[in-house]
Amino acid sequence: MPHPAPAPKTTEPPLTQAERTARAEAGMIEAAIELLNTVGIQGTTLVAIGEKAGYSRGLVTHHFGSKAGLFRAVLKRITANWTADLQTALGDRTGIAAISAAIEAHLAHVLRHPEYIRAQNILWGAALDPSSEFKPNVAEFMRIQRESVAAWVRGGQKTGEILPEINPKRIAEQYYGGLIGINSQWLVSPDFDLKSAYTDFKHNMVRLLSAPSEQTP
Amino acid sequence: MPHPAPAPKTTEPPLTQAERTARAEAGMIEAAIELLNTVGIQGTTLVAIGEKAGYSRGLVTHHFGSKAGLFRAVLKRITANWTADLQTALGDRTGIAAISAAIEAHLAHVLRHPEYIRAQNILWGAALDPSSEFKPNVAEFMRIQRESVAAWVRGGQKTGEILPEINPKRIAEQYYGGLIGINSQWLVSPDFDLKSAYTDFKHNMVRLLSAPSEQTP
DNA sequence: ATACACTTGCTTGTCACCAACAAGTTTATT
DNA sequence: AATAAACTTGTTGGTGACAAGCAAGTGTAT
Repeated sequence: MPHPAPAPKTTEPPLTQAERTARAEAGMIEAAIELLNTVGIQGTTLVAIGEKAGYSRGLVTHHFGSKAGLFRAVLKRITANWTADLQTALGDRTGIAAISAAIEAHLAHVLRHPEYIRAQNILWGAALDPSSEFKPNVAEFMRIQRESVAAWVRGGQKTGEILPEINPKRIAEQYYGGLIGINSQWLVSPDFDLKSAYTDFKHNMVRLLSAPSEQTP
Repeated sequence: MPHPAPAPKTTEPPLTQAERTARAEAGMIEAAIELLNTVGIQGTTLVAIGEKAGYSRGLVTHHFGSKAGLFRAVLKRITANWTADLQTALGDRTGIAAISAAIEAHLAHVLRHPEYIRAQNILWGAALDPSSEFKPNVAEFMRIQRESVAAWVRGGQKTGEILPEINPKRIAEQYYGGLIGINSQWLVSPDFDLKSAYTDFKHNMVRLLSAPSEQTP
């Protein structure tokens, strides 16, 4: 460059180190999610991430240690996003009302951020791999989600709307499994009727919790 | 070779071409399943498959066109195995009895061939990838499975044990999603109580189908 | 029956691409 | 100005796909 651009006034003041880091990491996470949705886990290369985020291919390794480290961060971000949405939708409800609201909120979340859900499931699929480096993160996330559901069930049992012989842990497994299964089917079959499946799931869940148990222990 | 081995009597007679092909393909599929369970999709390289099956690294491409082609064949084999098991367990049952028996059979199948289920789910996870070459196969497999379930429901409606206002297609989605979700949780959490989850799922499914619907259309 | 032509199974050489590491350059902080 | 941090670039070992070649099986005409 012959003559250095004379203090470009349109540009912002220099960023602090922390701001640079935050911006870079957020940019790379965003780029990774976009790439996972368009070219898949194979196409999500370090070069591609760097290009899309506006950096070099080496920055992912520098900030996240490895590609798996970046994916861990992606899952963390997606989880945080969903947790916030859920909290907003839930208020202080518990029992059947909480479960019902949570299912509705999840459908809304999926329709609002399908790219998040797709990325999340692609990474969950990769986590099944025996050599996966973030399987523990996925297991832990699921455990926490189930714990929330179990707490709602216990809340409903406290008020009496849910029978005491129902096992909260078991319900949580069925609840969470149902959501995973519905989304899995939707993700591979473009014509899957997601809304109907969610609605049905909600009705069934409510019925199982509110109808008298037929078990005779 | 100086003098050609004089009709080695201990060795089997020379294989026909078709036998060689069948043996090689079966060997590579078996090797792939084993590798998927031990070193994951990353570690399942063409070199590793060749070594474990007793061939060279080039044979996979020759027989299956690509690595994805081999994985397609793996899914096909796993599916055939499960279909046979299901048929045996099912007999000519239909309606609620069929669904109940199918869930039990699936649990037995999972416990009997966990390596098949793990491989299947690993590949399903990979199929979520937008660039996946066997996503259509997975979608088709799921569609067929759902169709079976829907047929059982219609069978139950014919005999009157299942109410006519129940939508067989919706039930099939819930049924199949439930199984997928339970297995997904089990695969990432070693301490997941698979048997209890299946038992609960079966009870819930039976209850949803046999209890009078509360919907007022 | 047997020798020759043909087909098919299988291996090895090669290439482009990728993740990880290390060393170097640029930008903020003190 | 000196140091530390963000960021880039060179390099290396490993991977999937393709192509060319070798070896084993199969068909047929005499």
